[in-house]
Amino acid sequence: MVRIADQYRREELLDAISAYIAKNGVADVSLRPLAKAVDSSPRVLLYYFGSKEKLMAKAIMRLRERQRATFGKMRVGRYRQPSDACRAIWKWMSAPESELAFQLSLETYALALRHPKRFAFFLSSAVEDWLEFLAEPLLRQGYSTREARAFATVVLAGFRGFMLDYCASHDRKRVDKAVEMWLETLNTLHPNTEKSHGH
Amino acid sequence: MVRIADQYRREELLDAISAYIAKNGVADVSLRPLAKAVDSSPRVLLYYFGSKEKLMAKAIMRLRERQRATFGKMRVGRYRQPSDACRAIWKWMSAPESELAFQLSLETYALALRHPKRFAFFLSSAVEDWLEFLAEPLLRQGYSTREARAFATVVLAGFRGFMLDYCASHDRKRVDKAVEMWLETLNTLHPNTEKSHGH
DNA sequence: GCATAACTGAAACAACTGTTTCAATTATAA
DNA sequence: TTATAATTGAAACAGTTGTTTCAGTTATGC
Repeated sequence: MVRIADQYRREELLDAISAYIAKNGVADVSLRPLAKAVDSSPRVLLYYFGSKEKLMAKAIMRLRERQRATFGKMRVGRYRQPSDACRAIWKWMSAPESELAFQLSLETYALALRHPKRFAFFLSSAVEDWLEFLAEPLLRQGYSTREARAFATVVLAGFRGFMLDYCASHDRKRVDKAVEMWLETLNTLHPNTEKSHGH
Repeated sequence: MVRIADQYRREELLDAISAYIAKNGVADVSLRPLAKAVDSSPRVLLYYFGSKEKLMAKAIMRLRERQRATFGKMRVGRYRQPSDACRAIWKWMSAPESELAFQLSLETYALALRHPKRFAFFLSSAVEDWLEFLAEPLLRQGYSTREARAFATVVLAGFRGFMLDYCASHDRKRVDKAVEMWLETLNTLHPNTEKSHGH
């Protein structure tokens, strides 16, 4: 027997917990302050989620889904040039509202690398989700899976690297200029016509 | 009055602490296990370093210096093409021995972004150190500071992004292929001849 | 209405946190 | 050697941690 209203409560709690984590980070979460913030009690949180570890996993997964849904709406396929799509993505990524989200994913990333077993669910999708998203328009254009994924890898690495720089330095001018330089090179990058496999 | 032998001990401790942190990360360090690992006591650590926070700051700085000394030896200026220098750096960065160092810097990076005040000393050098290192050979070749730094920004972002990918996925084939594609574009990137500042 | 199961508040648990107190030990300068 | 200051061990302090126990409340199926 499971009370219907209580299942709602569980989802409600998960949302509140995710919001709390998005604001406060994943590293220093402890049950009592968290419970107070989401208007509950440690006892109830453990009742619903079993343990703090499971609770964190669920909250992180929810945040990941949210973020995926957000950037899934971008429809990058409509751009002519790869660089135009990437420029749009970069504009969205580097907006002030997104900075906290990147911080959070970075924190989770670091945590996951340190505890690969516990965060296997995160690590596996940390790259793959974005790769699929970025490679999909290329696949439509007829690129092979291998080539599209390699291209997407370059793009993803660039985004993340530039975000690391920008979040630490907040040097808009330098980073934006660098991104612009980088975007131009993306157009010269034609995965399907590349002939190098040596050096 | 300061005992001479004890100052040696302090440096010795700092080395041992740094090694411990390099192995165990910065997030979950606590005094008692740390003290035991470095063959000391919480009392002595606090006596020498004042507080745990100051101790961590000192240890992180020491690790940063070590890493800087390591990659300072690379002499990237000797390569003809930027891509050749970057290929050498990538080979060194992505070696198994370096993976833990990257993990550590990522963890510190995340921590520093969450506590910018406390880790200001880290954030300021997190980008700048690498930028100087990467831009220096370009400055020798006559590039302007602005252009050299923008170019170095692109390169640094790439390295870090690819490392993020590789550490999570361990997909050597895909990442190495992507790096190779990316390296080729670097040669087409001539900061001093670029004419784009519009579209 | 009643039995039964789902839920929850208060308190306790044992372990751990950074830091301090205080007394003892050690090395140095005289 | 002795006075003085630097260093250290043991224990306590006050706080936090995740989790459990137990009793009490609440809603549900009959």
